[in-house]
Amino acid sequence: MQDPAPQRDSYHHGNLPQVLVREGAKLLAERGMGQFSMREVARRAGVAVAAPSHHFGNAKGLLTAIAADGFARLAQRQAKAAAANPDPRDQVIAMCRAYIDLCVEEPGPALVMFRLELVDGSDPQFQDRAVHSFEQFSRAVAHASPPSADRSQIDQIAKTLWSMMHGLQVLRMITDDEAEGLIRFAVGALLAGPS
Amino acid sequence: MQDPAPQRDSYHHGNLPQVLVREGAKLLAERGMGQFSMREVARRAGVAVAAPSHHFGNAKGLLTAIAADGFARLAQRQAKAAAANPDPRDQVIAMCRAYIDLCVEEPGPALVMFRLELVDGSDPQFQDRAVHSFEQFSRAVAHASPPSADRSQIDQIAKTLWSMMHGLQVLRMITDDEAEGLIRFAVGALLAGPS
DNA sequence: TCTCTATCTGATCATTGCTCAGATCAAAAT
DNA sequence: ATTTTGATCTGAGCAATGATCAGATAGAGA
Repeated sequence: MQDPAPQRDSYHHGNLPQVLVREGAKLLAERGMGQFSMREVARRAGVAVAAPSHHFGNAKGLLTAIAADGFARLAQRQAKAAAANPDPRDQVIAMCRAYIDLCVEEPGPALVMFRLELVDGSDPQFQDRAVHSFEQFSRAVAHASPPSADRSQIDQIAKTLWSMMHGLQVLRMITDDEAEGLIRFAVGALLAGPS
Repeated sequence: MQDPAPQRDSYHHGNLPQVLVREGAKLLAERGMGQFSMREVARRAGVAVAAPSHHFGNAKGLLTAIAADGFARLAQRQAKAAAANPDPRDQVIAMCRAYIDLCVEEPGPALVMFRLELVDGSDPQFQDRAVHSFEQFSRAVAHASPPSADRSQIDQIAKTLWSMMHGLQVLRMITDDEAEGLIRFAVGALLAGPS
């Protein structure tokens, strides 16, 4: 919540990596991936164009850090959504909504989190955080599933919902209002299983 | 199916636009969107770097044409899938598979078809073909839905499946083998609706 | 105080998208 | 048959980008 403050107090920046991640996310939110550039991020951070490369290696490195940060925020939102709902099924629905909310409120990270060509999937921190957020969701699905459901079926439901959430957002097939109804319908149907 | 043949017979190319779309799709398939470049497409077509701009305006124009072509091919595959299956539910399942098959067998167009930032969504041909392929799918869902299902529910099922298909593919959450089972499960559950 | 090392600068290089004047050619008009 | 017209393509040029590298700077430890 609190800003780390130091924007530039001396030759050394203080915490350039954090600032670059933040400015990068802001730039993504403002202009989208098409207009994203390392140089512009450096400019906004008030630093030489080559500085970011020192910390992140290349553009993919910075985007990976932004995406990893996004997954951490998603996990936070998911946890909060789960905590606010006692009923297991409501938890799943709320966690789906948490992802949509993330996309709306923090569009920067959301634009790169699931773009496997843009990020370095082998980065440990990225991997950890991505896996963690999905497993958190998967556990909620397991909780909400009927006792008759086995491991593979739970896995199918989680993957279907996870994919659906992403697809809905990227294809822009629904407005924010419709989202609630569609999520409730899909969660209900998938948890119930085929007739 | 048949190649239009003329690769270069004179100063005028013959059918540069078609060749550019084809070479562009091939380049996308080989190197992905990250390494895609207008200049490389021009090079492969054996033409000056400025030639593509004359036909497509800019990079987005060419990508839009590639995507539009992809939607036409998808519609073809969907129609064939439907024709091969008498049972309505099997038709829906086969049409879902048709999309996955497209992504595997023609990865070039698939990489841009659903990327709204990369293409010009207002292009009439692109719009027509995209809408047509979705409506074809939507009609199949309507056919397979129980009589009790109303228009809005059918719409929800179609959108959910359409989004899921895209999400599954882009997130690479399933192997080709798992796809069949997962699709059958999702289609069955969604058509049945919440318990 | 001196040394060491991470951090950051400034410049360079190859590549890209886009633009524009002009060359080339096919087809219509005369 | 000749001219004109207009679409197609060329070649050069411009601004911007990602990446790299030697070197400047300063904080941290000896």
